[in-house]
This record gives sequence, structure tokens and C-alpha cells, in this order.
Amino acid sequence: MQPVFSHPWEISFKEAAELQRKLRQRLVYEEYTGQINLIAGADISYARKTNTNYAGALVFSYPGLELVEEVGVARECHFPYVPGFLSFREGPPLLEVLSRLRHEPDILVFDGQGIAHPRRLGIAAHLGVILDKPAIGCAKTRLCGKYDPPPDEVGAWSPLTHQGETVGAVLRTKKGTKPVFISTGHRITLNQALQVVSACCRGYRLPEVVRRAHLFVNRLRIEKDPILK
DNA sequence: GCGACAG
DNA sequence: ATCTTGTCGC
Repeated sequence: MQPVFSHPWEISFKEAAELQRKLRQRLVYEEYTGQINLIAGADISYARKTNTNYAGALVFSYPGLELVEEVGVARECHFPYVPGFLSFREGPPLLEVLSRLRHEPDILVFDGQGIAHPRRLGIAAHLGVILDKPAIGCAKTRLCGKYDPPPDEVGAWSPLTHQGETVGAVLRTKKGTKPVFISTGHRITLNQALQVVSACCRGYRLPEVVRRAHLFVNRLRIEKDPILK
């Protein structure tokens, strides 16, 4: 899986915001009509006091969720974390691991927002457009927008709205825990995203693809980071 | 000016 | 995100 186009990553915040507003126009909010045989989850782990980050991408069969492939890589990061610009920090390493995948997933799930972003280009939307691949954003907390807490029942959800439009959904994936924030990234509808994420839950708050990716990069960091070994 | 603020 | 032990609650 390779990008269909590229752009510079080491730019100013002003230029980054302009780029986000421009790329936002390439987003496709249509229903995904293809088959879903493989689904991937990607995430990153950071080594404290260092600029080293560990990115990972895992591919699973769908809907069985059997692990098919996993790729991890350690890289140096220079772009700081600033709310609203996460993709400029995590985008490059994630594209790196995704490009090294031998199996091409049909859908991508990222640990962060899709269009539930101030300029509608959260990391899932940004990378989805660059790869022109269906993508879903699954964040643990809110970046923008307002919502009413969904009932405490698995599957319950409520719309996440921002500036008068529905940008995502707040989904209860596990009873008695905080809900997750689901939003469209690219080439998929919110209802489909909710269906797919729900189908990936196995009793934990986070859907398996994201949870496993999270565990993988964390494990990768602990075994490769000398300061903790 | 003040508060909010993915990972 | 990361650093951390025990502890409260379903």
C-alpha cells in the first residue's frame, strides 16, 4: 500500500493548517461498497525523554480478527505534539509501516480522530486521503465537538457535532467504561465505521485492531529502548 | 483575553 | 504519550 501523492511534513503550523484545509477537499464521504477481508490497526509508542518513537501496523482477517501480519519500526521524531496537528508528528512513521505491509488491508483504523477535527482532517482522514484507502478514526478522548453521553449499554452511541454538523459518534464499546470517539476518515460512512468498529470489539473498551496495535508498539518500545531494559 | 486541547 | 502501586468497583 503506497501513497497516491506526497507533500512536505516539516512545515510551519500555519502552512500545516493551510494544507489541512486544502486536503480536506479531497475527502470522500461515500459508502464503502467493497469487501472487507482484511483490516489494519496502526499506532505509535514514545520513549520518554527521547525523540524516538515506535510505529506499528497490524493486519487482521475480518470479521474473524486473526492476526495476519505485523510490522514495526523505530524512528526519530522532530515535530512536537500540538492538538490539531497530530498527523504531522505520527503520519510519516505510520505511512512507513503501512507501506512495508505485504498484505494490503481493505480498511485502516487509526488511534485518533477522522473528520472530528477543527479543520476536518484528523490523522485518520489525513492518512486515508494520502493512501486513498477507507479509513476510520477511533479516539479515546474528544478533540472538538459536543455530545450527550450515550446510555451505558454496549453499542449505544450519540452524535458528535461541531459547528452545526455531525462529525462523528461517541460509542459505548464496553459497559461501565468511558465511550470512544468514532469518526469517518475517508471513503466510508459514519454508520459503516460504527458497524466495523463494533464488529472489532471483543470485551475490551478499544476495538481489537487498535488495542492490539497499542500493545504491539508498547512491547516494541520496551524491548528496544535501552533505558528501560 | 480565557478556556479547550487526538497522542 | 510516558512515569507508576495500590485500590475501588462492577
